[in-house]
Amino acid sequence: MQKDIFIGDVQSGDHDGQQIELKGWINRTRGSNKIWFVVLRDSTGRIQCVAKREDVGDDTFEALKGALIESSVIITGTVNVDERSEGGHELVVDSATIVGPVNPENPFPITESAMANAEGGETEFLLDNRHLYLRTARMTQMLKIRSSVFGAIHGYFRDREFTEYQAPNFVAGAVEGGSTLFEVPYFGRKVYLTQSWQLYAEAAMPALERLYTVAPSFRAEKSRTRRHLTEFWHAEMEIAWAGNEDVMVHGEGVVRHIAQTLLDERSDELTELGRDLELVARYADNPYPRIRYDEAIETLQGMGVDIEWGQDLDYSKEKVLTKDFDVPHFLTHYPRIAKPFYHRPDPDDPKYVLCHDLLAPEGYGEIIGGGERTWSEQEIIERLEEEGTPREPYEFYIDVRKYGGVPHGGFGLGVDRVCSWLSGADHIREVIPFPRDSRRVTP
RNA sequence: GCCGUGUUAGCUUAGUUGGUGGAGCGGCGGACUGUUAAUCCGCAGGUCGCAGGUUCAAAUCCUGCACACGGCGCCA
Repeated sequence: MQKDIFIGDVQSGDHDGQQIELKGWINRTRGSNKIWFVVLRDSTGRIQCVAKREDVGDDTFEALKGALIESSVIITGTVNVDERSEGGHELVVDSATIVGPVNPENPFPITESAMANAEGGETEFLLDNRHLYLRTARMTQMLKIRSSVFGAIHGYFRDREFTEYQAPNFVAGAVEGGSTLFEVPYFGRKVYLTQSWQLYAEAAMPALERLYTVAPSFRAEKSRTRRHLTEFWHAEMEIAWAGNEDVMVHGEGVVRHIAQTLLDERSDELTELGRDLELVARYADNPYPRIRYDEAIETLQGMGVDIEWGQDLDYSKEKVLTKDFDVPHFLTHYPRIAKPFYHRPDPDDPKYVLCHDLLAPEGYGEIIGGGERTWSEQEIIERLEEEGTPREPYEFYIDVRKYGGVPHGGFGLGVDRVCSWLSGADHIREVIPFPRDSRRVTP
C-alpha cells in the first residue's frame, strides 16, 4: 500500500525507461478523443502522464478522461525522457485506477481564477477554503520552507547544548500587558492562554542553564496587519550567567543559521516563490549591527520624524528607521519606562534597560525581543510596584530569585515572522497552514 | 478602539446620464492523435450582501445594518 516512487525522483532521472507505479492527484488534464494528458502531482513535484486510447483501451481511457482535478489516482506506465514534457520526463500510461474520484457537482473550487489574485495577499475565498488551498504549489512550497525553519531552530540550539523545555499553556498571569490575554474558563475560575514561555523558563534556568523551546503563544490583540496572528509560533531561549550582549549573539546566530539552512534545503522553493536568493544569502553571511535606542531617536529626529525620548518605536517609525538597512539591526537600551518589569535596568544608567529588539529589513519589522532579566528579589519587587502590576500571579517568579539568583537573559523570536520575511511573503497568513487572527478561526 | 475600501454565477470580474445583467475560468455535451493555463462549437448556472426608501422604472441614487479586506495603535 505504501508508495515507493515519488515524482521528484522520476523527474531527477532515477527511473528512466523503467515500468513504474505512481500515486498522486490530478493537477491538470487536456487532450483529445484519442490521446489524453494528465498532469499528476504529489508532494515532490509534477509529471505529465500520456494515455493513448489505442494503447490503454477504452475503459482506462474513459476513466482518466472523466477524472476531475484533484482526483487521486494510481497510474502505471513507462518513464520516457521527453523534452516536450515539463521537467523533461513523462509517463507513458499502461493502466490507471481512480482511487478517490471527484464529483462533477462539486468540482475542486481552487481554480486558476481563484489563484490569480492570491499573490498580492490571499482572498477571503482562499482563506475560507484553506483546507483545500494547502495542496496548491504555492502553499506546499511555503510549508516546506516552514518545516526547514523549525528544523534549523532546533538544530541551532541542540548543537549548542541547549535543552528543550516545555512550559504550561494555561497560566494565571500575564507576561506582556494584561489587555492582550485570552481568558479561558477553567472549572469555575478564569485562567489565560500563555503569551510566552519565558517566566516558566526562568524557573528552570538554575536547573538547565541553557534552555529553549518552539511553541505557540497567544495574544488577544485586535491587530489587523501583515505581521500579526493571535496564535503564533514562538522560539524562545533562556541562558544563565549571560548578559544582554551574550543573548544577542545567539539571536543573531539562530537567525543567520535559519537563512543559511533555507539556502541549503529550500532554494528551489524560494526561487519558485519569487524570492531573490541573494537577499537571503546576505542575511546569512553578514553580521547584524547594534544601535542604541538613543542613537535611533537622534537619527529619526534628524530625518524630521516627530518623536520624543521615552516613546516606544511604533511600526511607522521602525519602517523609517529600517528603510536604509540591508541586514537586520539590533536596537538596544530602551528607556525603562517603555518596557515591562522583567527587563533589568542598566546598572550604568537606570533610565535604561538591558534589552534588544531585532528589526528585519524590507519593512518586515521586529522579529526578536529579548534582553537581560531582572534577577534579584529586591529589584523585581521594585519593578512590579513601579509598574502597578499585582504580585500574586508572580509569586513563583519572585520566589525563584530568593534562592541563588544569577544574571541571565533570553529572547523570543517570532517564527512565523521569520518565515514571512525570509520567503518574501506579503502577509504572515501565507506561511502558516491555518492562520488565526482577531476575526478568523475557521477552517 | 480608530481610519479607509469593498460585497454582481462555484471562482475572477464588466456593467455608461437609473430603462429586462455580459464575459473568462471551472462544470456538462460535442469535435480534435502531442497538448503545456491546449484549442474550437454548444448548454446549464444569478434573491446583483441584507432591510428599508426615492422613482413609472434601481446592480446603479439615498438611509441603516451585516460581513469582508487594507492600514494604524500594540507586539514576536
